[in-house]
Amino acid sequence: MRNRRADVVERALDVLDRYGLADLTVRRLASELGLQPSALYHHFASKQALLAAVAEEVLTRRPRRPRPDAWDDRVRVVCSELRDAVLAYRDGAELVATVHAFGMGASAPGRELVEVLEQAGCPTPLARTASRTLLHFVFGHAGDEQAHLQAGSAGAIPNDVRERADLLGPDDFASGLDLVVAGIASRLGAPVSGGR
Amino acid sequence: MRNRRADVVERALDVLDRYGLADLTVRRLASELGLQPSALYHHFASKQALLAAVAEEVLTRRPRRPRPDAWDDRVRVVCSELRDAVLAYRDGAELVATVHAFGMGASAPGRELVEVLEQAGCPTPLARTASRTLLHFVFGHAGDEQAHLQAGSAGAIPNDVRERADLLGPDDFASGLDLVVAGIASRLGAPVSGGR
DNA sequence: ACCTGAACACCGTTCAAGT
DNA sequence: ACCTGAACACCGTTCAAGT
Repeated sequence: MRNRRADVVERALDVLDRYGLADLTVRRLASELGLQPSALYHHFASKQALLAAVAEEVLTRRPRRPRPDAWDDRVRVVCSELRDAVLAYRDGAELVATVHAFGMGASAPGRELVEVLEQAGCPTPLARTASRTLLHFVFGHAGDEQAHLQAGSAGAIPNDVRERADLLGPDDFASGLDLVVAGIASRLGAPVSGGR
Repeated sequence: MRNRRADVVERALDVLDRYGLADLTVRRLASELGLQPSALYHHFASKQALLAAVAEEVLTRRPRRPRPDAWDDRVRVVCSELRDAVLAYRDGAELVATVHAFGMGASAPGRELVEVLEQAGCPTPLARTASRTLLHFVFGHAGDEQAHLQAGSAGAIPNDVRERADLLGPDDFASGLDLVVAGIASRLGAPVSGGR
């Protein structure tokens, strides 16, 4: 059976969603494709490169929403889209965060945030700092949500994970996001238009 | 050679700092201790449990600084201590963040932050949301710093990692932290005393 | 209490060779 | 261009047995 790069990435997304990042293995992916493990090295230089391509695909598939006029609402939409994108696949947050942290891709949302913030009047250094702070929040929050899901599906749930269960979710995400947005606004001397 | 639990954790910290989290392996740690891999399962139920103990030790060893009076300065001190703690060992941020996300420990800083924020007048749900947002920032920022260090010591540095090099470090940390603290303050209707 | 020895079911990666 | 087959140097974990 002959595969193209895109076919491999497609299958990798399937394996990711069904078995999780820890079990998205070169050997497992190969066997799902009916291939020898070594065959994957025709398409990707390394497992890291494979994961970078998968992370990029996770972001590419996110449904895009219209961009509001107010800078703070734009920030909220970009961050919510990113959250939706990484939550759409099991362990998506950890995958995308790792690829991003190692500078191997997944940089589109960060670039859009910097753009939005500069148009809002942020000097470039502040725009970059604020953009990264927003990304840390989105990846961290989505990662917590997915870690909790995983702990739930595997039997034993540690105490403080269960305690946090009701805190996670879209409302808490919006609430935390508002915190960071309000901080940017205060630094900017600009008013916050939307909120929730 | 006979070892106690604490000896194993001590050695694990040494291996972590010298080889990184990916190479902190049950087999490698055992061989550094002059043991068979299976011997470690006398001290720890699993590698996860070992890592949880190591993460806890990283936090325990952090030098404590005096707590200022103003709530926002207290938040800044707690977060800076946490940053110092995880930066003190190679891949410390990733290790502690992972253990924390899976609810296996490393929860002391989060608990202190909730306490500080409640004393500042935050209702409990806001205190929890703000605390987790602060932790996401600290872990994310410190993780970026260490990822960059690692990329630097390994040969090739991708473009956007190098671009971010000058942005990371204590000043950028303080700047991002101020963003989140200002956001909490605005939500709280409270004034920000310190800043940097 | 602490450890050995052996086994089990896995990893990522390389490389010559095939079609 | 895409893949096989075989090898290399590894993983975490279990378990009976030793001291």
